[in-house]
Formats: sequence, structure tokens, C-alpha cells
Amino acid sequence: MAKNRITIKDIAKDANVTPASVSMALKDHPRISKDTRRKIQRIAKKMGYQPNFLARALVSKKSFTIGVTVPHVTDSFYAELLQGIEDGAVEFAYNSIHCSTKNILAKERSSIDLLMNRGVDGLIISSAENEDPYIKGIIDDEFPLVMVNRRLTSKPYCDMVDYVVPDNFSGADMAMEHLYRLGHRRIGVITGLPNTSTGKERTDSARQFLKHNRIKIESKLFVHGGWNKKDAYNATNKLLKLPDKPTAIFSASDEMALAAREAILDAGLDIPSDIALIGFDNIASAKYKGIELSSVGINTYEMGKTAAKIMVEKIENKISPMINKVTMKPELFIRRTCGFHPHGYTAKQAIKKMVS
Amino acid sequence: MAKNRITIKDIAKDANVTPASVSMALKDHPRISKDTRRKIQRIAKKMGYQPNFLARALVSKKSFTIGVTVPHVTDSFYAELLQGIEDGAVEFAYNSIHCSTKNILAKERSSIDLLMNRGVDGLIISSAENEDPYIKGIIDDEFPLVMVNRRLTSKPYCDMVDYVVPDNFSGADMAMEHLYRLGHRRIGVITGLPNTSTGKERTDSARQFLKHNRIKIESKLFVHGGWNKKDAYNATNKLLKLPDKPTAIFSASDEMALAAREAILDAGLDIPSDIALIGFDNIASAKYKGIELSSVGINTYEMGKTAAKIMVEKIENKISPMINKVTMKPELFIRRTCGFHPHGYTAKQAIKKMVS
DNA sequence: GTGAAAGCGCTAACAG
DNA sequence: CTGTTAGCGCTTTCAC
Repeated sequence: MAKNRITIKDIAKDANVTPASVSMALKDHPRISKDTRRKIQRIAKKMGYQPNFLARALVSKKSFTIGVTVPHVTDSFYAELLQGIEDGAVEFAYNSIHCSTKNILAKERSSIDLLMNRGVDGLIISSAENEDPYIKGIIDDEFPLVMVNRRLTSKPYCDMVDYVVPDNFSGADMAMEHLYRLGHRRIGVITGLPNTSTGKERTDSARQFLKHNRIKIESKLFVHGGWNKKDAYNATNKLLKLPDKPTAIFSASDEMALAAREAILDAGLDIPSDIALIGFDNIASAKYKGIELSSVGINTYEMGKTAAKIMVEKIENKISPMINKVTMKPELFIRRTCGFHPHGYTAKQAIKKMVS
Repeated sequence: MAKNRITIKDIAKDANVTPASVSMALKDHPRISKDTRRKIQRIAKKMGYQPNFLARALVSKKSFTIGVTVPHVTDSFYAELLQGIEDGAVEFAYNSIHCSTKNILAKERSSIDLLMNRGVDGLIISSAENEDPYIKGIIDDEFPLVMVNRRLTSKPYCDMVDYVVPDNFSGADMAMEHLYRLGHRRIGVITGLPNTSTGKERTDSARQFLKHNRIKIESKLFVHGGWNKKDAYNATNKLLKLPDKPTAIFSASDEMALAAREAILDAGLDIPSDIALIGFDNIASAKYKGIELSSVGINTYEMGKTAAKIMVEKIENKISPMINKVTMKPELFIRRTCGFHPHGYTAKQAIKKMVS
């Protein structure tokens, strides 16, 4: 750590005042006369003073720092989310520090401990699981907490914590309906981790859609993608090996959808003529020509920013009795991986829905 | 910030010893007898003690934290790099905190200040520019510094700082040679920011390649992509509007290459038959079927890990006179965006070089 | 208006 | 072997 840095003591000596006065003067406290304030500020600037964050936070019990946990940074969805949180925090003169949990509960816990020990003023968490007693403990302690993207799902805790999440139900519903209207009746689903709220809700919604539309639910059409490319690739192959394989696949994330896409193409099949494909998240690489993955998604960056904003509000209002529950409405982005189906939309209808 | 947490004082009271003894006991200092050590540790665990990082760092002047600056997290190259740094740091029981600089020098400086004020033990920087006097100041102060991906380029400072960077010269050379051997003689170059080491070296290398091969250097074939999609898209359009447009394009980054790809396809041209395309970085989305962007690249994640490792070594050995300069050899990843050229490689040669 | 003093939670130098 | 003391750099309360 840097040594020999200028402290308020040094400034105090130079200005013939006490450290306390320097401290006050630097935060423009009216207690100090305008003249000495100016003088002290001038000297501080001249000496290149930089406040010691650690000392300040230690005594004031305030760090202007938000702790964040996300599964990975390399997942472009979370990279965007993280950037949103970072930028959002900065807008309110806060900073963020993050830890990657790799969807491992133990890692998430140690990350939370680490962040708390570092004196963060609040936590924004994309939880590894939807039932973590550890997180419940944080809620019980009334420590500022905002869950983002993923949240707790069981009563009563799910109602006691602020969150910003996509509307997974309507999102998955939109995706399924799109496939349905295109004429698909045999739809495979690549699920995320079932113990995450996103995984559970998107799968449940898909299941519900089938039920409402009187389509028989076959468990072999639901395969586990585990929120990662490798598992999703293998899961897709399971679907493809089915004697009566699906004509369309809904993947609970674009990351997994792109892996599914590889599997389908590797099997020598065509998208969408052999199999239609739709994902969830609308990540950047879904948009490239030649990929043009249809997807439902929200503005991920904004979701991060919103989470940061709510966090700051929570911190500053101290005991806010209000719980903020923000659900972001997803949009359907029709591209080229679903195509048309002989029994579905008319071309005219579909073209009208086309977006880039 | 969390209040009412257990401190060593609480433990001391409970164990009938002084806070100092608790402090030592918890770090297994042999000064404390085995019995009391055990006892204190047991009590600490029972009470759920968590050391206060801020207090510890303040007094010990050691935070076990590495500060990192990168341009963006949303750029998948930097996401991977950052994940490498994070994971690398954790392996040595360090942590990392990062700031995004958006390639803006002022942001980089304030980020560095912020990180230093937070008492980081060292800085890993992907500098916004290759000539920043501010960074030179850090070197003069002998504060632990490792530059990653981008570095300072001018004497004497470029020799005074540790770095882990790709071999930009040979990388760009490989890319150009690949195009050349495929028969291309009219090659467009999309450059990065010219005041970054990566931008400068990759462009210089391309220029040099042309010179060595007696190809006239035309400045209109060098267009500025600014390390971002939007600029790269527009830059590509400039190339495409040339009356004698290039038959191939080398882009200084994959991110820009993918934007170039969009521009080329938007113009109704084919890749590679109308225009061949090769990038630099070998990012994940270059690999998708239908994109299959040829690229030169290094293992970005490892580059991050290596930077973290060197950083920790620097910190722990205190006054290490050795400067670590690591240059990572790039590999050529031949995919489908360069294709063959009537006057180039034989198909046999090229197929031999094919990698997935 | 300003100085003096206490203390945040911890470590490291002293004593005994 | 263990307790006492001082102090990291800062903020805040209490005097003057």
C-alpha cells in the first residue's frame, strides 16, 4: 500500500490549524470561517492531498461502496448488468466492487462476507440460489440489499427484499407463444439451473403455456442447460436424439441458445427449417448477421442501473419501510431463428412483427 | 455499513484476555500458547467473528487488494481479462477491484486515485494511452504496477514497468501474411486508437508488412475504428466506398472486425468471396458458426492471470529489482472469413492450417 | 470560530 | 507467555 501520503495532519501543520479543522474545512463545513476554509483547501490542493478512504470509512461507518455478486463476468449478460450497476453507482457518487460466484453457493457466501468485511454500504446480489438462508440472514439484519435478475422466491422473504428482475413469466410466455403461433406444437425447452428464480420461473411459465394450450407436457422435452454453454450443448443433443424430436426449442438464456444453435448445426440440421430456436436475454451477440437469434429480453444495462439507484436510495433513506419491487417488461425480438411454419403466422403478420 | 458486528474486543472480554492477544491468536501467532489460541479461536468462531478489513488495512498498511482499470467490462475481451485477473488474485489470497475507464484519460486518472485511496497494494492497468505522465508518476513512486494488454511505449518508462502484453507485432504480421498468402495485395486496415500500444503496434506492424512485401502503402486504406463497433462500422463503409476497394481487411480487434462484418454484409457483399476479413483477439463470439471469424489471438484469460501473479510477486518481494516483461505469442485461428484466393495458398496448404 | 480529545477496530511495539 | 500502550488517518463531540 502507498506510503508517505499527505494526511490532514500535514495540512494542519502547514496551515497552523488542527487536523479537525482541516477535516471540516475540506468538506466545506460552515463551522470553519470562509477565509480559513479557502486557505486550507488551497494548501490541500497544492500538497496534492487525497483523503484516505480506509480511515474515513472506518470512523464514519460509511464507505460509499456497493458490493455486488454475479455468477461470471465473462457471461455477456452479466457483464452488461455489472456495467450498469457500476455506472449507476458512479452517478450517485458511489462505487461498486464485485465478486464472481460461478453459481456456487459457498463462493457466494464467502463473497458476501468479504464484501461486508470491506464495509460496503449495501449489497446487490444475483443470487446463486433462490432459497439461501444466508441471504435471509442479511434481510433479518436489515442490511441494505437489492437482488438483481435473480431473487428469492419463497415466502415470506421474497416479499421482504427489494429486487429488480425481468418478468420471467411473461417473457417465457411471449417466447412460447411466438413459437406456438408459428405453428409449433412440439417444443423443447432448455432450462437454466432450477434453483434460480430465473430458471424456475422461465421453465414454469413454459410449462404453464403448454398446459393452457392443451399440449401434453413431456418431461423428456425439458432438458437441463445449467446456464452454461457446455451443458446446453449436451442437453440439446439429447433433444435431437429423440425419435420424435421437437420442431422448436425455447432456451432459458441466449448464452445457452447459442450453444444449442451449435449443436443443431453440428447435427446437420437447419435453423429454422428443421428446428426453430428462441432464447432469452437479447444479448449483444444474438444480433450478428448469420446468427440473428430471436429472443425475448429486457434492457439489461438499465436493470443494473436501476438496481444501483434503488440501492443508493435505500442506503440514504436509512429506514425506508418501502420495498421496491421492479419487474422489467420484456420485449420480443424477432429475428431469423424461428422463421415461419406452414401452419403458423401468415408472412404478413410476421413481417409486421419483425424488428432488428 | 453494517453496525454492531463482533470485534476482537468482544472476544477478548469473553475469553478474559486482551484484544491484542485475540489479534495474535487469530493469526496463529506462536507467541500465544496453544491452549489459549484454541480457546480464542473457538470463541471467535462461536460468536461469528469477521475481521474488519478497513481497520486491519489501515493499521497494517496492507489490503491484499489489487486495483484494476480496464476500458469496459462489456467488451468481451476485457471481461475475460478481468475474470483472469480476479481468479488469479484469488489464487494468491488477494482480491481485485476494478474501474472502467471507457478509454478516457481523465476517467483513468480518477480511477487510479480512487483505487489508491482505497489502499490497494498494487495496480494492474490497461492504460487508456501509451504516454500518460500520470502513470509515469506511479512508476517514479515505485508503487507496484503491472500493465496488461496495453502498456507505455516510450523510453525510458517503457523499460521501467512490468507488463503482460500480446506480441502485437507478430500477431498483426501473422494476420497480414495470412491474407497475403491467400493472394490479397490490396488490404484495408481498421486501426484501433493510435495512442494505445496495441493500436499503434498492430498498425505499425501491418504497415511494415506491406513495406517488406513491396506493397504501396495507401493511407486511405488505413481507417480508424477507435476500438468500438460504431466507429469501426463507419470506417469500414469508407473502405467499401473506395473506387478501388480492398479485397481483404485486417481489423486490429475482433470487436471491430465483427462490426466490419456487419458493414460488409449490409453493403450486399460476401465474405470472403468479395472481401476477406481477419481480426485480432480471438474472442468467444468469433467462433460461432456462421460468423467463424478468422483471427489471431492469445489466451486472454491467462494473460489476466499472469498479470495478477506478477503483481502479487511484486508486492510480496517488496523491492524486486527485476522487471517482468511478458509477451504472449499469438496464434493464428483460421476459420471461414478469409477463404481462399485464386492466387493464394493451395487448398491443401490451407486445410492443413485449419483449426476450430 | 477553533482547539483538544476521544475513538472507529485493529496491529505492533513495548513491558512485565 | 501475556497484558499494556500507542497509533494508523480520519471524524465528531466537547470545551473554550
